[in-house]
Amino acid sequence: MNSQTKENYLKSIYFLSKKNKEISLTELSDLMNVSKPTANNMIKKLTLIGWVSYEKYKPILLTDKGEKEASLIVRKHRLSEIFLSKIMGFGWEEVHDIAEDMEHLKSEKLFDRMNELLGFPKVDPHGSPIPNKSGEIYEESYINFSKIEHGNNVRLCALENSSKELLVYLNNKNIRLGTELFIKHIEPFDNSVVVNYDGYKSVTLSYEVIKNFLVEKI
Amino acid sequence: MNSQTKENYLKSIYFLSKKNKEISLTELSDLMNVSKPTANNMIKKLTLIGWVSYEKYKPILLTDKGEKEASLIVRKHRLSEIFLSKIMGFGWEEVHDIAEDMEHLKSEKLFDRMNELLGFPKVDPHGSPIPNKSGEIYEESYINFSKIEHGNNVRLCALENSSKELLVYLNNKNIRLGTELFIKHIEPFDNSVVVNYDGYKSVTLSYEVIKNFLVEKI
DNA sequence: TATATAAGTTAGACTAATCTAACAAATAGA
DNA sequence: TCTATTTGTTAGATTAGTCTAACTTATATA
Ligand SMILES: [Mn+2]
Ligand SMILES: [Mn+2]
Ligand SMILES: [Mn+2]
Ligand SMILES: [Mn+2]
Repeated sequence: MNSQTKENYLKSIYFLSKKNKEISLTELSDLMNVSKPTANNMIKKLTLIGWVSYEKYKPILLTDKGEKEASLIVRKHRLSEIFLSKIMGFGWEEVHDIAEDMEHLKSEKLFDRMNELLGFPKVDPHGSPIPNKSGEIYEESYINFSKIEHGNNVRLCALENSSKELLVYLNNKNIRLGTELFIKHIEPFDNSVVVNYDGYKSVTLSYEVIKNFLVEKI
Repeated sequence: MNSQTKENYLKSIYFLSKKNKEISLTELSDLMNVSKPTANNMIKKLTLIGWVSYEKYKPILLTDKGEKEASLIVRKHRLSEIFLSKIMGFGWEEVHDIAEDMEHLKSEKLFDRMNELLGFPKVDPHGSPIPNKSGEIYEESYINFSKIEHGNNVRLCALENSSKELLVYLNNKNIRLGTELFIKHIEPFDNSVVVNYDGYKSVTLSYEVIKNFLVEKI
């Protein structure tokens, strides 16, 4: 069996390679909070497993096998999150840390059962898609909120890079997935937006916040 | 943080010391399936943590601190089992292996939430008591079925040493916790018993089976 | 193009968890 | 009480995962 440590490296490589096919050792060591020799050493091991391909001084590449394996870990992570949220009543800001641990649980049946109990959910509590058992993932093509012009009505569907701080902020503002926002005004100076939603009128949201909103027009 | 490995040693020591205050290295290495030097080496580390006290060639003793820590792991194990059974629909024969993994999850909140959702259960799916958050455990004083005389009516309340094989056997016989058994006859030759229960008449159960039954008279 | 800086590698060390081989202490039984 | 057997210890090795220090290769820029 592969260790939690290796699974965590694989997941980091997976997310890095979503942004950029080619990954540097430095990026990896930074993300994993380890020294470069440690990352280097680990990459050699992951190459032996067949999860990445690597040659000295060249960039790290995730193999198909590695990608599939990583998706299955992400599947377990996101199923855990939605389970914690829907069945166990945790807030969307609480689930990530717990899921970080649960994703390494080795019982297939446990996650199948979660999936069933949840009615085969498509997304986690932050709107990210849950890969299927084959490791395939279907991304909805949402629009980044910062690309939308004023006068439009949109529905918040997902967040990218959903940090606990952002989630707590949104809780305080009573904004959640599904919330419909009307864009009254966009301030050109700092790209902040003024929106109406639910009972709230003329709420200002900074660019720092809304750049993380993935929405659909309604 | 203490590793899963150390937690598993601690749990083994805890169960061994339930039977016998003093534990030998050989017992421990046997139960853990490791060599004696490995167990010896680990015991030195657990002594440093303060979970056991040990002097060369003397028996291993669990400290109060070790006992408490162990109880809290058992608490997480048993809460997981009853959660898997009651909330997730797993059979009592399926839950142990999954819980063996879940007991090492580090989120306190997760287990508190399980506890709440389950309505503060007293026992796991095999009738074993769940220690409280302080590590205290209240054992019911059930009677071993083999001590009961014929002509009596009893209720199955718990199992000791509930192996998967036994649980599957009981599933096939439709015997579960709460099942009321009437003892028609005890065969002196092999200590097997003939019982009536639910729709079943004159079912023979071997001593191998019934020696694991903890019951109360009704 | 030369060289300063960034990126990556090697070497050597450490802790955790494990093993086998060899030895020592304790104990049981003759 | 003596000795054979069981129990426990030491020594030395291995693999996983990590580090720092020193070095090499690649790259960027003057
Ligand atoms: Mn997450
Ligand atoms: Mn993880
Ligand atoms: Mn169990
Ligand atoms: Mn365990």
